[in-house]
Amino acid sequence: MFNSSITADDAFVGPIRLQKSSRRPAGSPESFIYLRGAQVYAGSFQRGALVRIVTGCVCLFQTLRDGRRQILDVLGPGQIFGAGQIFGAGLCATVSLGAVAMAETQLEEINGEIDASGRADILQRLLGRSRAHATLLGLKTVPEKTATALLDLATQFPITGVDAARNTSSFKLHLTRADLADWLGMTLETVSRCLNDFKRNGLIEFDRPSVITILKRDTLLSIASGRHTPEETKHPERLP
Amino acid sequence: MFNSSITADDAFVGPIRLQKSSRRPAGSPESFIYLRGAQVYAGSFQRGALVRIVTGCVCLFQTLRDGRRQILDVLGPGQIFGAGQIFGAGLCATVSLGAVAMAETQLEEINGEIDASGRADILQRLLGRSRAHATLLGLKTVPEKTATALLDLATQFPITGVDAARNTSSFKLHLTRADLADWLGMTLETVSRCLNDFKRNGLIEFDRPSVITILKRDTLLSIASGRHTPEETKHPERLP
DNA sequence: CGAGGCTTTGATCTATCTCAACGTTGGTGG
DNA sequence: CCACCAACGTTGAGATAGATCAAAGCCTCG
Repeated sequence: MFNSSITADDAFVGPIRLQKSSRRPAGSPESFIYLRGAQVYAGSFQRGALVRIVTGCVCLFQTLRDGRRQILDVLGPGQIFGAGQIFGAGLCATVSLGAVAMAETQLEEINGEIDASGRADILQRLLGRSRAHATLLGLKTVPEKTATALLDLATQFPITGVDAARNTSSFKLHLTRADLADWLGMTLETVSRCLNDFKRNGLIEFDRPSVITILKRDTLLSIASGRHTPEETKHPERLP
Repeated sequence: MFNSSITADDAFVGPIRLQKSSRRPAGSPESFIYLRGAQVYAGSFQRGALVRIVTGCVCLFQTLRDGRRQILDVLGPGQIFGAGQIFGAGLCATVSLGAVAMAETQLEEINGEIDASGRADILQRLLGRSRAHATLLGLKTVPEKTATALLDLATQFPITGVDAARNTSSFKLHLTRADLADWLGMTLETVSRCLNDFKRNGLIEFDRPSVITILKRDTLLSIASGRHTPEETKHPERLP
């Protein structure tokens, strides 16, 4: 209940780790490079700015007074979010919102090209994701949560040009087990156990912990949506 | 994990329980009266319609295939939400979104008066609430969740004209214990226990279960935001 | 004033957290 | 190029918050 692998403090040490891109192509929209762990400042952007992720990965998160963190969303290339004042309060204003890069990440500000109606569309997408996430947190079990997360991440961070033959797909996991835990409302140990259960049951595969291959997408889908009694969900029984 | 006090099916039985208001004042915007338990149909409104709650209470919820329900938000008078197409999909499209009236509720369609920018503002408010709710579900404890909910509901459903003298406030609780449970990601028994713990510790007061008086707002606030070690949070020890 | 639906309370159970130890890996400097 | 270190990951055993099961009370509305 207190996983702090997002070392937000690092990003506050100074401007060194938070760099405006020096390699921005001339004439393109204002663009920034963030290193892994760097906090995306609301202050870096215009009030109400919208930002598009060009490459990399950003986590939006909220923090309670006592340091507990909830990751609210994990966004990949192409996703747009509000970096300026779109950090709203909610049910109870005792929370603060932030964003961190989970990998080397390129962001570009896109205010000019988006009108109010486009802005509403973006907010609506984020709202849909947020609601699905709330449902996940409120009533899904550990395997259901994990399967849901894997499917979402596989869509957002595919590693292309592999295994087209077998019906599998791989993706880059930019989050640590602790980050996943903070996202899914569980502990890092439970995340690890569940991933390894999936692995032992042949649903996924991984050598290094940050590249995951999905072997049985259909099964994961059915676990994710709550149909499913079977064994993929359980620890295999110990042999006598 | 399977509280089904929202009898959504009722609303589908026929048009009887879902009534367009026959008592709409002439010249005012299109207005509808829903009875308690009636489902708010996307189909009743224009595509992309926005709806304002005039009086009453509406719960937005999502359902998993197997019937588990997550209440995503509880909205009171003055709140605006999307009744038409603003029912988006999210992380994993295996969820469906709906809305029910939790009391006799008057809604009015307000499309004309809201432009794209106003729409963005509304979505942003809902997004803020949704994110705070995700944080609640993901990392708050039972007393923290309950305190947060009480404070939100007290703001939205105040019963005026009482207890101005003592620094207390009362509100109408339109939700059952089971509804609260579905909202806060816990069980109805746990909700009941926590409310009665608060009552025994003098934080709140209630005779009939649906009218609650807040006696110690500050303490609730500090519980809600996660500061707080003290005893209000715990069952009182059994006496020897 | 009776029935059905809420609510409360108690006793038990269990999924998940906690605590702890050990294994892996990738980056750094010798 | 290799050895070491710190951060990350895995695994086990035990503890616990909250769920589940069960049984009364109590409103409230017809």
